[in-house]
Amino acid sequence: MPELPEVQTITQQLNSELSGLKLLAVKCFKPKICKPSEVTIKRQLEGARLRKVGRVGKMIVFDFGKDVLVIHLRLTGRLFLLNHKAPRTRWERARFDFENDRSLRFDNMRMFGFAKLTTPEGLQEMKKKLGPDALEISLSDFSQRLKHRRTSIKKVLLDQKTISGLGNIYANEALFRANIHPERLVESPTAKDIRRLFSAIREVLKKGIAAGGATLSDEMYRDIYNKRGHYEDYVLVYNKAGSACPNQCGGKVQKIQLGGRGTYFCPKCQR
DNA sequence: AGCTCACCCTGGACGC
DNA sequence: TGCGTCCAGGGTGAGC
Repeated sequence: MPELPEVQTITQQLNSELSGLKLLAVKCFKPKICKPSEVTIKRQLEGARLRKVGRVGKMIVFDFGKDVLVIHLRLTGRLFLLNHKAPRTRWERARFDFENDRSLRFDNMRMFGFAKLTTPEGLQEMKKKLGPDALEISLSDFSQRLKHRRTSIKKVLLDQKTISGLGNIYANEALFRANIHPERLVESPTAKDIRRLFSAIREVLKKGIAAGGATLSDEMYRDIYNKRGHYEDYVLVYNKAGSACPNQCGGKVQKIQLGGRGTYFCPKCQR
């Protein structure tokens, strides 16, 4: 599932391939995922020039000046850069044809993701609902935001209103590296724990970006050139229930459900 | 404030 | 081979 590093990778690629180009045609095959509607998106964006592509949390933001297109990939969304004549991708739900024979395809198997037309003001409203970016937040702001919460540390990390960009894989990995049990209440970690967690989050996200994201199965994340990421080679606990703890403590990676999310940790190392 | 649950949706895995 | 059931999960919203 695309999280900050995957979205960051895609965003950079899109920006270098498409910024400055005119959007010629939009086609939406599944009305539901195009908001507010295909007609509105066509009316506003066809003929408009893309200024740049950026990232806000896990959202990809296409800046067209007075109009803004926001794409959220959610679980199974992918963006592929092809040419105009290329056939539809397996789960293609929408396409955006640009100048220079560039065709952006929105592939979205489970259709949780969406493409939403908004304005710069609308984007500001969406930003307000998100906490600071996980890579930009300062240590003091991070600890401050944990203080007044009264739930488990992992739920807080996944809550985009607290900090934005972290998803299930990187949250599990960061907690493991910081030796913090995912069910621990946020008020319990010491300042030292928080500092360790803060560093672990930065470490896994930066490593994730350097590795071009994580592709844990064939159907999952790809970049816009359909290339896999490599961060899965560095994953220590996510999706590894039953295997030996990578710290060689003698314990085994355990899986529990926390807030409906698969949660992986070593009960011996993480307290 | 925070918990649980249903919902959105599809396809892969598994049981019979 | 084929059908039914279960499961995965980011985010939102309802109800407690």
